[in-house]
Amino acid sequence: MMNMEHYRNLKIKLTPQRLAILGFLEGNKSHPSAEDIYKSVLKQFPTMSFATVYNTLEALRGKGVLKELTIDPGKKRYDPDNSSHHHLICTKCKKVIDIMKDFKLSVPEEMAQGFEIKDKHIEFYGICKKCR
Amino acid sequence: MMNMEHYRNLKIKLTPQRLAILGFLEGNKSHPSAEDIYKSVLKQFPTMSFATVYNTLEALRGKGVLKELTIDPGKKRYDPDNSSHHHLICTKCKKVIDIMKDFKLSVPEEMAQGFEIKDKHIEFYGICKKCR
DNA sequence: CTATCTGCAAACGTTTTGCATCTGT
DNA sequence: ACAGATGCAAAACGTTTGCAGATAG
Repeated sequence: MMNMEHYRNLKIKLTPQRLAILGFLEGNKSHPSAEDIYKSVLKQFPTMSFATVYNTLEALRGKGVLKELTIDPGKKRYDPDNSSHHHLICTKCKKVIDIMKDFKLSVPEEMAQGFEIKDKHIEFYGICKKCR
Repeated sequence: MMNMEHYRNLKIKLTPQRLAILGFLEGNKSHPSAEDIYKSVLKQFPTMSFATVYNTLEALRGKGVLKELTIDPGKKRYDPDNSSHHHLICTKCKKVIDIMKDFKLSVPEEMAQGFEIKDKHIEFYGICKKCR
C-alpha cells in the first residue's frame, strides 16, 4: 500500500480525483484503458471527466509512475508498473499478463543502421486458458 | 517486381485503385500509415477515398499479404512484409526499420498462466542516426 | 450478369483542446 | 494568493459504416 508521502514526492497537486485514480491503479495488473479508469473513478466522483483522467495519466507518465501501452490498436492502455517487463496478450479476449523476465537480446550492428538502442518491449501473443 | 499472376492468385478483384496500392506497398520499407497510402495513391486517382484504402488493406491482411502494426499510438501502420521479424523504432522521429533476426525466447510456464503462446513481436526503441 | 468494389458523407470511439471556475499548497 | 487542476462541451483524429452507382471477372 502506497502511503501519502510517496504520493507527495510526485510533486503534483494531489486532488481527490487524482488520489482516486492512483488508488485504482495501485497494484492493478489489468492494464486498463482510459475508459476503464474513468468508469471506476466515476463511482466516487460523478462529475469526473475524461479531461481529468487524461490530464492525470499524462502527469503520471511524465513522473515515470506509469507506462502507456500501445498493445491495443485503437486505444491506449496503461500499466502502473513502470519497471522493465514484457507482455503476453490473448488475441481473442485481449487479456494481458506481465512477463517479468529480463531477456538479453543483441541486435547485430549492421542491422541497427546507426541507431542507438535504448530499450525494448516484447509482445507475446497467444490464447489464454479461458479462451481455449 | 511482382507480376500480375502473383496478384491474381490473391483471388480478390484487381481494380486500378488496388493495383496502385499494391504498387505503392511493394518492397516498401517505410511502414506507412493509411494516410501515407491514401496520399500516395491520390496522385493517380484524385477520387480515391479512405474507405477504399481501408477496404483494400483489410482484404490484403486477410490474404496474409501484409501485417497491421500497432507500434504507433493513435494510428495503425502497415508492413507489406508478412514474414516474422521485429522492429527498431526511433522515439524522436518515429522512423521504423526492420530487424530480420529470429530470436529464440522461452517463457517459463509458471509465468504463462496457461496461455498457449503462438507468436511474438519485439519492439526495440532508440535514436536514429539523423536524430542523434 | 452479378458479386464485389468505389466513393461520398455521416457516424463512431478515442483523445485533445479551450475556457471559465475552483482548489491544493 | 495563485499556479495549476477540474469539468464541460466542442473539436480533432483515425477508422468504420451505409448505401447508391460502377466495374472486374
